[in-house]
Amino acid sequence: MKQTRNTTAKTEILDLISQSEVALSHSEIQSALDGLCDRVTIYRVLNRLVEEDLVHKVVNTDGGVKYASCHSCATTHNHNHIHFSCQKCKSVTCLENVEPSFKLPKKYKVSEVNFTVSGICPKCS
Amino acid sequence: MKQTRNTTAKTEILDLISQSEVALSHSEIQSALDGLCDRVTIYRVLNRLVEEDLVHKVVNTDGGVKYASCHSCATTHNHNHIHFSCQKCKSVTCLENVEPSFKLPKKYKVSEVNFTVSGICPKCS
DNA sequence: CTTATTTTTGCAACAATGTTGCATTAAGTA
DNA sequence: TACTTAATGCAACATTGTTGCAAAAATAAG
Repeated sequence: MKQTRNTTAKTEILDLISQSEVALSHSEIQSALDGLCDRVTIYRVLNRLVEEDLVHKVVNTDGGVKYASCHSCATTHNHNHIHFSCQKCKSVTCLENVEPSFKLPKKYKVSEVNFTVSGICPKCS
Repeated sequence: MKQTRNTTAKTEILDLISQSEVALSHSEIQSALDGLCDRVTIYRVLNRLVEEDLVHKVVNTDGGVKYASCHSCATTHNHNHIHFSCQKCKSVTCLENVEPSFKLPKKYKVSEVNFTVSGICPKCS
């Protein structure tokens, strides 16, 4: 099994995501890092962080991909909460306390879930 | 207000999507049309169809975008049902009868919803 | 501290997906 | 039939993500 190393890029990117209130996209991270590392490295670090369950990947209703770190990332690894995507300020937020409920026909085997709700967030309304 | 026209491309694309059991991606539609029209036209037609509420756009957990027409497209324009994305056969299906329930804090105004569940579909299990 | 090993990085190149401007074509209407 | 305007095709561009490979950096061992 491959082991992972703690590099500057990884630390910086994880810090950025952890300290952000909202989910961050690759390009947002890139401009925040301001040339610290290559574009490709950011992709690779993000993939590693997701694999190691340190952050989770959020796909919003537009198809845009963002990355977020939430409380459950540090504990239960349960990322099946709702994400809210604000149409005004474009922010994506984890609503950790909102657990959606649904019932699928028995024959479906669920392994992953992505629940995104779009609208206007409290700050913008 | 701009009005819309019924062109060959639009008719063909809508037919394709309507007659398909599963949601279709831009590239799937493109190869099905087999050169009937330009790549760009497909993008533009798909956007129009979504605006006119004739089909709906589904974003799966990978960030891939697909288009589907379901019963509710023809009636209530309620696209807030669950979509199931099979990790094996890569198909995306509307589960029209499954209505998820959730409660957001009052301050959030909801206008759109995208619920996608990944796993293994009945055919593949 | 130095060396050895293996992961990460940077760079370049590529692939997929989506957008825009503009001249031409075609749909709907009078 | 002719007119008006939406829709198309083409070319070019933008964004997002991936891959191969040599060079650099991080851990482990001596």
